[in-house]
Amino acid sequence: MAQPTNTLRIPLTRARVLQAAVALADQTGLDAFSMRGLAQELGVVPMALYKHVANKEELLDGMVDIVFGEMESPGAGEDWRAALRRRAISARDALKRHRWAVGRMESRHPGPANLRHHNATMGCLREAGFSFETAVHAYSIQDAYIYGFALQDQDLAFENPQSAGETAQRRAERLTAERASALDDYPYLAEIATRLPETGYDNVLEFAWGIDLILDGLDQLRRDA
Amino acid sequence: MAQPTNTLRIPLTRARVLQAAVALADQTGLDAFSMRGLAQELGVVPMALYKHVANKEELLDGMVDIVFGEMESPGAGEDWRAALRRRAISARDALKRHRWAVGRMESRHPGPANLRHHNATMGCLREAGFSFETAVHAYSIQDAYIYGFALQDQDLAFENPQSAGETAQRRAERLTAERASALDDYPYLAEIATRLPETGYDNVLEFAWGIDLILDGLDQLRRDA
DNA sequence: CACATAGGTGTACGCCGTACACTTCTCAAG
DNA sequence: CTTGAGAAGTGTACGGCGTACACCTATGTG
Repeated sequence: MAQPTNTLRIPLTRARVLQAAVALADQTGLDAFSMRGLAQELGVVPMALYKHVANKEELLDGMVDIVFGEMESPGAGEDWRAALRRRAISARDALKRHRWAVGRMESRHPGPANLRHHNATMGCLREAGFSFETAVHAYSIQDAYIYGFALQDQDLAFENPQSAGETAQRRAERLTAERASALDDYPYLAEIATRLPETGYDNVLEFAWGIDLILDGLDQLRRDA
Repeated sequence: MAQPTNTLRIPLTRARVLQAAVALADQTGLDAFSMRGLAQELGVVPMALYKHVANKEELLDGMVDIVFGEMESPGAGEDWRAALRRRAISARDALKRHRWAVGRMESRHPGPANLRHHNATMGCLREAGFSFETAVHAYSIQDAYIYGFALQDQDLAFENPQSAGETAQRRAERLTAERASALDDYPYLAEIATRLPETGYDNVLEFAWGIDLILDGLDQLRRDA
């Protein structure tokens, strides 16, 4: 009895736990993600996980570092602007895949991938000729934009053009339902509701537009110095 | 018995619940914030809250709208750039006061203050002469920056210059403790750890630097059009 | 073959959000 | 002043959560 001998039990590993945790959180979202659910997914009793991670917080730290690992870091000798652009876009892609990670990226306990990535990015800026102070500023603005953008499309989450307009319209409708003529009170929101579907909206292009504006600004600064 | 007659029981109100909730969340952070804790703070049994809010999610939506209410909206006729700058800075201030709100600002259920604020901001851009498409982009980049920045100083949270360096140094030390010579592997992080305390670091200036770069970029675009 | 140790288990505790049935308070109509 | 309906507040209970702690079991070394 006990074990059917042919079920070869792959032993749990910290790596295996982290991988499964990322996959599960991707599916269920962070709110529904629980230690118990993860244990079940791994065919194991909840407490078994604690032999491989200290607690849920530390587990999440490890998961976040996996996300950092999926981002492209700037390589040495590459054109700084192209490198930073690629980094930004791959960072957004990773955050899009792992929506739960946004908001935990700046945790108090950075993992190795995190440190590697930060070091490479800062290095790219410094070697491009930015002064230390400016490089810090440049880093700050880029990451703020990346994380903030990810925060935005996490909740809005219209991937295709028309759903953006639908969202705007649904909001307008709810509003109108609550008290009459509300739409007239917010003419510029009304404009968004009506025109956004027409013009089309693409989050990928939106993100690129923003990062390019920022990189333009940084380039200007670098040339002036 | 029962009630000491002189304790005049101010009846619960949705507004009072929301206010107390914001104050409590400010103190304890979002993780420790619970319906039960809030009820206790109000001297009431947990279930009493549900006569005034549908559930915790809806409560949080209401709290977020209070935060939106604390942000300055651009007024009509004001210089667009000054107006947007003031808005951005007051938005960051509000998010600094209410760190739990970051990450919920783009909720699916915007409240009245939210709508008013968005409408006014979009209006400011349109009246400044930005095309509809550009105004949408301009809005997106500003909010992404604001929210992303708030996300960053939420966790890092060094308010005074030297604590920034301390944080960097502590990280470096933990790293070195784990495996020898790790600091040498990350020279650019090492530079941050050593030079940031010297140069001084101020999150308020940092934020202003970024928003100004973005507004410069937008101004350029507007002039070209 | 013995046995230390790492990996997995079972039970239990104190939190959480909230459904549901109840009492109590308030105030307008008779 | 009485009454009775609706609103406000209460009490109990349930299922789920993270995880402490004591226990069992499989594994690889001497």
